[in-house]
Amino acid sequence: MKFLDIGTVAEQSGVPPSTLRYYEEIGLISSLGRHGLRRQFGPEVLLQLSLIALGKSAGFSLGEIAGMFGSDGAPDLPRADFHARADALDLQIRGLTTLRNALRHVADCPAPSHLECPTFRRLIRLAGRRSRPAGRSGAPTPVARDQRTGKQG
Amino acid sequence: MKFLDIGTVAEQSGVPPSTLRYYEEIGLISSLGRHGLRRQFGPEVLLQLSLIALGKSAGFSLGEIAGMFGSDGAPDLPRADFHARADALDLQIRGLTTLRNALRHVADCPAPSHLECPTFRRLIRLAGRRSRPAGRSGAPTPVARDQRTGKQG
DNA sequence: GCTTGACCTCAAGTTGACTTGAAGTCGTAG
DNA sequence: CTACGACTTCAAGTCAACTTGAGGTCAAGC
Repeated sequence: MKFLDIGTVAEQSGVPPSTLRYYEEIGLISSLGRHGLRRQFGPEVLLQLSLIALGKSAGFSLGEIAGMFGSDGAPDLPRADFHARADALDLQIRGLTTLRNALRHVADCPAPSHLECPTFRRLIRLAGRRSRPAGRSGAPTPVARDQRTGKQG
Repeated sequence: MKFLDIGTVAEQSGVPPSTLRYYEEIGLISSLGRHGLRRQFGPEVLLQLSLIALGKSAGFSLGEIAGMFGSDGAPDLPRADFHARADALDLQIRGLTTLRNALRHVADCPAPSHLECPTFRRLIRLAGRRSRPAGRSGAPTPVARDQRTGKQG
């Protein structure tokens, strides 16, 4: 029996069962059956969950992720869209790299306010040009919160 | 008069006035005075807004951004924290790079479902290991939505 | 000097992504 | 064969980050 119980999936992926149910509800993943009441998933779900985590950290909404990597694994989108998203991602990566550099800079720079530091200003100003990927609502990487704090009703 | 009217800031930054008011309310930026009723901002606010956009695209919450680059520009955090965040950002950047590669791959790969493609699987599997930076609730980069769609009540 | 447009305040509404709670159902250990 | 724990459903709640709406104010243009 190569099916994974929802509890197993939760444990192995770090994604709580409530979230797995929610993902199934919105069509992001799908279960293959039940054992009693319990959902059983195929092993590929773990890969999908990695993908979802990655997509979320890139700022994609669950809807966008579903469009790109629907529960059946077949893309809904024209190929050109993938290239466009990859390009957007490239910009975002550049922005994050700048931010990382800026962060390292402020960690070491003695200026009292980094807004006054010319080096810092230059860093940010250069990055200002275009870097919004996609997505909507809250904080980008909601992921880790209870995953690691063990909170899970 | 080198002060910028809220409307000017909105126009130059792409951030709607309602959002600017909100940011001021939560202490992320601050206005220097009023002209009549209208908030006037110093020119540095544009830099701060770039920084905020960058931080959001990295998945930081507004609260975290405020902690790192408070409205006065002076950091609340110990320097070590900045290094830690920079390190987390490095991981996130690696994840996004993987995702970008995966996206480019699926754009060109003939396999009907990318979950079946060994190249794709390898890409994602390698990335699965650790890449959650910080933050909490919703979607990672809520940024771009109305910024560019011109929706602004 | 009145109109107008863009701002103002404040409260309430929205959206996405989940979580929580109540009440119920199974499969397994004892 | 009864308990128990981990799941089940469904509705409602939460949280961040904004947006919207109602009702008001001001400075500039005609």
